[in-house]
Amino acid sequence: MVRMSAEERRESVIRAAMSEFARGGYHGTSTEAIAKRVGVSQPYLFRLFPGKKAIFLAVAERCLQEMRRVFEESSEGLHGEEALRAMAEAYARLITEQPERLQMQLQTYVTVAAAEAAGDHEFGEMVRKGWMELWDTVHLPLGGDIGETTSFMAYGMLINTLAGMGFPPEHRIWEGLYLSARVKRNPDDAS
Amino acid sequence: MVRMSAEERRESVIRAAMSEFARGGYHGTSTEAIAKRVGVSQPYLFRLFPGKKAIFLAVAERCLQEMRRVFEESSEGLHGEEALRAMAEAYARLITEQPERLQMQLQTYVTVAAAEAAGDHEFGEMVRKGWMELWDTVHLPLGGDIGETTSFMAYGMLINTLAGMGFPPEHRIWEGLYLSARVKRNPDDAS
DNA sequence: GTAGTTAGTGATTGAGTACTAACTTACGTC
DNA sequence: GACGTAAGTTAGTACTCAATCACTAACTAC
Repeated sequence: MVRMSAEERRESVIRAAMSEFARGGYHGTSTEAIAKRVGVSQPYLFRLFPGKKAIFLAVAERCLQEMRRVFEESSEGLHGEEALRAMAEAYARLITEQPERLQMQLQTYVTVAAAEAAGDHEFGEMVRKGWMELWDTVHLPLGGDIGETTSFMAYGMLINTLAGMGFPPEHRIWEGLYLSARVKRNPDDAS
Repeated sequence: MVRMSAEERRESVIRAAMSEFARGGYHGTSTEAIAKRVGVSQPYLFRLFPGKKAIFLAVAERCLQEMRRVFEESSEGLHGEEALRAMAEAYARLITEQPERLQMQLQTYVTVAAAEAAGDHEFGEMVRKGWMELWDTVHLPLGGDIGETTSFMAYGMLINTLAGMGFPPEHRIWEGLYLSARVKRNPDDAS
């Protein structure tokens, strides 16, 4: 048994919960599964967090923050075309290296609606705020071009979905995205 | 008590389950909730379907089929720019009129990954096949332009996500999409 | 009208789940 | 080295949920 400070434990709970929630979503993940992955007893989670919902919220928030940080760091000092390419590459790397982060993103979006319908707007506000920050983080290095930013986010969402559905990288469905990347890098190729 | 043929009942179960699964996802929806909405006893669902999973599968399949039909019918006889506009409008109408269909789509994508991870590839194959059909259905009237089709799907996914997160229609996040629609309709405006 | 079939229900079961309460073990500190 | 505190556990509760079983009510064909 390795003892940790409550803060450190909370941290590892968030990481473990991210993996679990990414796979099973909110309702498909038991607190026991999270506890097992952390290596701690299940009731102890309720000392670290007030409830299951709070864990999910913490994970969702963390996920958005880190996604933002990826875009921020990858585009640092770059502008326009170069920033776009750098962010796209960073995103692609993130997806291939940590696919669960991608799944967690989808889970977050899906869970928001249920929460809103159930009258819980706290979760929705947090996610929308996080998304706006993400949007602005991308918006700035792209020179404030709204169309470009929207398009970047749109392709990102398509990638999320296709990857989530389990299309293998060599599937023809990806062709249009590779194509668009090429076009983006060399606009003269566009017809 | 209104008696129906098993086939008719299955049909109303699918419709009811679509609403329920759209809100709660697979694990967040109880068979009792579905049965209540249908107006039938919970155990009877298991006469009509072999299990809960089968109901979800039927709903997901139906959802993809109907989405495909919307694109097919709206673009009938049209090509290129006109077809794109018609499909976009049909999609927008669908979303505002039946938001649950949109949510169900997201739920489907999210659930696939869990099924795949659990070793159940039947669901994944069905969804990927359905998506490919959807893709081809859009691809054809767009003149076989891969980039255009991919872009269309990407914006669709972004719309799904933003709507799912509960951004109100007047929120500035939508601006880029309205903009892109304008550009698409009148390419000369694009810089 | 009665025999066979199909639609549908009530009661139940067994597994799982979020969360609580009471207890125990390790750590720092004076 | 005792004492207070913070980390962590074991046992248990109240509840939900998918699925089964045995049964009843309605339609249909003869």
